[in-house]
Amino acid sequence: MARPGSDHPTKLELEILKILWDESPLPVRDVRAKLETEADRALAHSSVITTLNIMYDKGLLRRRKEGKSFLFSPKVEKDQIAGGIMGDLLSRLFDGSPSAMMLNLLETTDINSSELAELRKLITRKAKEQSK
Amino acid sequence: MARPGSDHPTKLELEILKILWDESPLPVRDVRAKLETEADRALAHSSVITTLNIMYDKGLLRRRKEGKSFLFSPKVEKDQIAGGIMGDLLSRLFDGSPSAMMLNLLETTDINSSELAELRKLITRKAKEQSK
DNA sequence: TATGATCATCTAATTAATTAGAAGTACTTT
DNA sequence: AAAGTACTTCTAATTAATTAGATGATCATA
Repeated sequence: MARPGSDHPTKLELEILKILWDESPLPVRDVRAKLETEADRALAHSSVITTLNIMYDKGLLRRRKEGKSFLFSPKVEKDQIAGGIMGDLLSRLFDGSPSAMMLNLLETTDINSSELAELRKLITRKAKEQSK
Repeated sequence: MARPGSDHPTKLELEILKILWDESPLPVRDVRAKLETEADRALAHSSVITTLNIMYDKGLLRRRKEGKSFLFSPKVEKDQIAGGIMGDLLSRLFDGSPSAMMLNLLETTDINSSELAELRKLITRKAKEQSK
């Protein structure tokens, strides 16, 4: 036996998803260009195609032929992917305790007072939703 | 070029770190046993040693010879590792916005009202610390 | 029509991560 | 002393992830 495939998008896949969540559909060359400018990752054209097709096979992307080239779009929602990764981390790193996770976030990152206020609002709203 | 090594502990490494954060130092056979019972991962003895030594080489673990066997302990703090992973995710997935991350956490996970109260307390405390 | 530009597919190389067998050393027990 | 036990180190195999070259098809244009 050896390593099992990841349940979640890999680093490069996530980079590509971010690009496509931001704007899609896009042809390969545009994905390639954005990988270079936005993710500082200069790949060969064929490398990008290969990865995009792997992602298509995995069901992460949608593909549509437009003229002679393909256009790619995400097939998965950002929130869904993020939730999956967060949930995984939550269980694997924080024993499933959201507040432990949150505490780590507060301790580790620089966070200004307006962000804090924002967070408090989120929690208040959530608490109200629950009490219904 | 090919894939660069991960900046963070890998899945198996994290599993092992969790075991050692919980109790250490431990000899290889105990780590092996706990991997099986706690992480549902039945590995050969030599596989565990190999991984432990790789982690030692990476500076993740401490090693001490006790009689004829090695005892392993974490060399890194859980909060530090968790923070690194969280920070990475924060930038790669939520554009560096803690509240976006938090929102996802709230939306995605089941979280009861006492956890919510806990969270609010954390934020209030943090806000106070900052205003100093 | 020949040339070049643009895409895709096929194939394969590299590295990290994971897994484990084989062999060697040392200590214990019969 | 022989055999077994408990370790380690060495070596290597497998798979996912990443990267890219070579080849071939298609279409526009000189």
